[in-house]
Amino acid sequence: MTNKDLANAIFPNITKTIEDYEKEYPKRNLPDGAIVSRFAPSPTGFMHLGGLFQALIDYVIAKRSGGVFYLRNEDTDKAREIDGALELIMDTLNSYNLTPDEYEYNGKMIGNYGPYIQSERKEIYHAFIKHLIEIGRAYPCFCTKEELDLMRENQETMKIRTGYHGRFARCSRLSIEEAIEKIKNGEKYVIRFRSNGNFDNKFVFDDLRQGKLYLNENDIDEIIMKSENMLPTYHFAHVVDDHLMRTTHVVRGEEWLPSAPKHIEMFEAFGFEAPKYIHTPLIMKKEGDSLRKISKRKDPEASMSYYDKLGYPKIAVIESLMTIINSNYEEWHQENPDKKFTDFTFSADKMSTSGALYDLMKLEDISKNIISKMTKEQLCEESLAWANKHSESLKDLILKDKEYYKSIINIEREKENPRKDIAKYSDIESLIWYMYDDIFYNKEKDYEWKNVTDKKEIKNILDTYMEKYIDLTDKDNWFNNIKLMCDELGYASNMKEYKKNKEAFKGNVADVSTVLRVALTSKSNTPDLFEIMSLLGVDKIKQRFNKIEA
RNA sequence: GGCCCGUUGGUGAAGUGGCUUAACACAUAGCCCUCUCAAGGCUACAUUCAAGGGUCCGAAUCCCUUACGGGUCACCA
Repeated sequence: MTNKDLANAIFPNITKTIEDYEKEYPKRNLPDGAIVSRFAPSPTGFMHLGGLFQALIDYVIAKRSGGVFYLRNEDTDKAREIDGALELIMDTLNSYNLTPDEYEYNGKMIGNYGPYIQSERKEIYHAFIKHLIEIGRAYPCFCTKEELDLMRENQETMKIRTGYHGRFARCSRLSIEEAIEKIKNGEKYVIRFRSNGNFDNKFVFDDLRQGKLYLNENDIDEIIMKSENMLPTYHFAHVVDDHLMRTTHVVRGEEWLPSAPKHIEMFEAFGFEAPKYIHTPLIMKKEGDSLRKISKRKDPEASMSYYDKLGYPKIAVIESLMTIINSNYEEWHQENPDKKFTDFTFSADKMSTSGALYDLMKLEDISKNIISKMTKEQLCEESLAWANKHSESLKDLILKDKEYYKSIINIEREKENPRKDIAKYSDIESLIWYMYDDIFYNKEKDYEWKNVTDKKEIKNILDTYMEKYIDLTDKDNWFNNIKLMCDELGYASNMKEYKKNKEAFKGNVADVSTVLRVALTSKSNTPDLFEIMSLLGVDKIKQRFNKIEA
């Protein structure tokens, strides 16, 4: 009996060889230096910030080099799979403009290197496993969960490195006859890789981000195929898929670094060249004094839906991530304001070495800048698109009178130094509600009076203003009139004079303007008062002023 | 516990033996501008690069030790 008999006993129906697959998925015909990268999430129902972070790197390096970026659905863990997860991933990538060149979705396959869904690649994996068995580099293992647990406990008490290696790899010593016999008897088994490595030997692993690393060789006989559904484990699928899909660069989280020696050994067992690796830092979260990996369960901001709900422009999220990826991105972007983030030359070795804290304040800042540079048309469309999904009330507001909405958001916009008070679309409503009479009169609100609080004086200012000084012809006239009123009522119309001699006045032009502002909007902080007044018009202004009771 | 990685201000970080009396950006504080706010302008914010030792004319940068933080050790990815 030979290994071939064993292989045939396990995979009697697999006839294709790995050479067949080599021919079926030939080397990609791409220019020199073109990078083939992939985003390979498992469909667990979340789109994690860390996932987008990696997808972004994948996208940037592939696009920049004229290569290919593809999406592979790693659905080998059927227990954790969630319906609609792939849809969420596709939607997220699309909405962030990171659409893959190749993918499989909704029964549609784009690209020549598929299937791009691992559960549909079972036969391929089986052919590769069969080959490994034939050459003696894989074997069935019949150890039960209980036996394995016991083994680990023993190893721990003996203070020996845990795992299925060396003399602990019992099933590796089973004869072919015994193994075939057990299989015929219907015993459950997994397939393990037969490692030839020596843990005491170091080898050089060249990570594009961390540089040369001296890692111990792998000596663990890793499980490469699970018993239940004969699907491969990550470690094996990674090797087969990234080879067959001709991936040149694997971008993955740092948590994979410890298992890299396994992958390297498997690539060698097949005689394949391993791809280049970029192990990215994890995105961290501060909790009290300690740091931890950002977690989708504990941290709402770990999930991309958080940014959706709040309504940050997608490009703001992208840019905030770019600044973490390469901190010189910001500088570059300032110098090249018209270039796209895909034009940026990413360098893996410049990526931060430790886990980065994702800074929401930074996102706010980036986002404010981006929104401030939008035209009113753009902001209107973007905010409406957001409101359609996330805010009934804002949607109603916009649709009621689009032109009016545009003129509100256009206050101090489309100019050299535009107003920067909107960080996200969900901010908008709370910034503009007072521009709508129906909301203004129905809302519970506090008038935020400042220096002038005496109701009689307030009334006096408002009445005088309405009687003699209301003038919306242009900004200069408008303000001159307010100054004239100040003079009449004993307020300083000139701030410098006021500061010189405060006692001589009841207050100053700022106090008077504030009275007008608060009476009109109930808020003490608003954008340009003249523009607000102009939009509302004399009638509405008077109406609101008259509502103020002495 | 074994193995691996890391440690520069509140945050992201630049920095790879002399140009560093440690860039830039965010945050924070103050001032200026100003009808309020947002913005903008200016200023402040690490005498020091986790600690200690060493190499060197010279160290954040190289070496060693210690401390601390993170990752990983599943029929999860």
